[in-house]
Amino acid sequence: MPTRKLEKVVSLKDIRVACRECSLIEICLPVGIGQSDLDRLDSIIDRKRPLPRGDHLFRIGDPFQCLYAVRSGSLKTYATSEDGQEQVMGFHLPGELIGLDAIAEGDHPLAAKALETTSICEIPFHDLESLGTQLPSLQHQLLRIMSKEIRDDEHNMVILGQKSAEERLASFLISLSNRFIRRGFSAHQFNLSMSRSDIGNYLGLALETVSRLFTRFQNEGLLRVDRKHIELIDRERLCVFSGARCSHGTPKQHSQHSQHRPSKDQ
Amino acid sequence: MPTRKLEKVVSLKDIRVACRECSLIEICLPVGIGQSDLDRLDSIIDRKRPLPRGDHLFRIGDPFQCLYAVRSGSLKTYATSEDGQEQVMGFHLPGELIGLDAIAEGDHPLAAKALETTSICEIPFHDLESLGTQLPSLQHQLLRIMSKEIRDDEHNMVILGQKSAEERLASFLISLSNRFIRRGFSAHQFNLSMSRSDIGNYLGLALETVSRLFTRFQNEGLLRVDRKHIELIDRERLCVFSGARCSHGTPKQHSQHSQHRPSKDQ
DNA sequence: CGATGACTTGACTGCTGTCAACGTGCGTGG
DNA sequence: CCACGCACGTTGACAGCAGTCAAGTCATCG
Repeated sequence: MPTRKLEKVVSLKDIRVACRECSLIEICLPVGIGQSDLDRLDSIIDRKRPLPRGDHLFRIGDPFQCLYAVRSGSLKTYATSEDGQEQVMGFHLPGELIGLDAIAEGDHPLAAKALETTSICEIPFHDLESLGTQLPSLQHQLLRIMSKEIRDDEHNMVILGQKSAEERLASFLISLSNRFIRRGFSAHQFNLSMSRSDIGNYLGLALETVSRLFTRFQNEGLLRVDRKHIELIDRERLCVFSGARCSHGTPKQHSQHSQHRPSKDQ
Repeated sequence: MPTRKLEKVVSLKDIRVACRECSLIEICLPVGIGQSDLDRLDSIIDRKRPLPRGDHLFRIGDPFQCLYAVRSGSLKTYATSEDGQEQVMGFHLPGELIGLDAIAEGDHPLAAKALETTSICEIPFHDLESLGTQLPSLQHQLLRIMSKEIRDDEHNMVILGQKSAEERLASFLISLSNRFIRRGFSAHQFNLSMSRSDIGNYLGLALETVSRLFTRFQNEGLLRVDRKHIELIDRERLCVFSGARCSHGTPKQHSQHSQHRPSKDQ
């Protein structure tokens, strides 16, 4: 995957940005690590040439060697069922770590594919773990990131298990918006790098439903859609529609849809 | 579940089983840890008196101090939405660790409630982390467990996002069965410690649907149900119905239901 | 033995999936 | 430059799975 077609003259030197200079330093691993320790972390990280759209970072069953941090661009991770059906498990933006689910068994349970031209930091896990034994704060940070991943997954379970199609898409858009905010992008305007089909698959909806909902949201003045470009016009109301946590993770609002709300007991 | 009505005179002394003597040692943290190291781990673990059914181990928002290992009995973890709606996130059997999702933020995002009389090992996280810096294999084991948790959550996302009601319940039963096997219990016969409502909530189904499916499965000769007692008669066929991974986590079988299978692309 | 809660069963409804046709944008090749 | 193909997206018609509502049964317990 790393090597594919050199394209242009992207000299490796240009890509070699140290952790300390990376704008994602607040999001990625290094939080709370001192300067000299940061350099040690930096030294084990490998930065490959950008991955063109559609290329795999790794495939299902690939042996686990590294964790990957997204530096720019985006990827989707997905599993495939026996019959070749694809199940999108997540979309990954700059600053996010991929491959945490592979530590346990030694191979990747999911595949990761670039949704656009994407550059990656490769972190050899063995080295990271060794370094972790020497740097408790790094170790702690790693545990925190994994814990956060678990928490996020739990949040996704709620969305998939209990929410209506409308709430799912609204939640998805708000969540994306929040993630963009964190990266210094506009909260109200962004481009989707994934297809309607990917979104639907991820949210457990048919792609037609996603398309219809985009149209409905637009008609209701919640947002404007033009192909991949999304403009959130009434973010507040979209939060209401999402029936849940709005800004960065605080709960909000209730919901009263008919279906998909089985719980009511105990 | 192993114990159903333990009650009697469970003196605290009886419960004080060292890690090394615990029958769950293969499942819980200590895998791959040497004898003397095991004693050190043992020394930081606190074993409380059993939790009666319905009691909380912790509640949402409780400050995070400890991880908890189930020693006997079972619990459910759940979140509550603003309007008091409960969302069951998981059921936890002996040997499983609870609270991993609390490391990141310092408080518990979920509540944990005993489904029956349940005993617990309390592991102060701070101590565990310190010990981890001294015992790389312990540290590694902790990472593996968290990674597995992430992997399991991903599996749940597939079930919730893509599967029909029938497949969900079948998956749930097979998964339970597998977990019982791992603990040395019968794969074909067990007692559910949770209510139909809990199951439905967990699977994103109405409790009526769960009830109907139990009936249908029974009519089709897949299993026998009597209140909480389940006997899997045709485990193989139930696997087929689950449309996925059957034994311990290996993929299997296909599915061809009509609804709930939006993905089909790319 | 009645109260309570858990579970079952039936009737009905509707959200959302499936199927299908049609637009739209983009790249390729003539 | 245009025709063409192709992938992606939109929209409509229809149907079915599973939710809601409601009534009834069963078990446990005081």
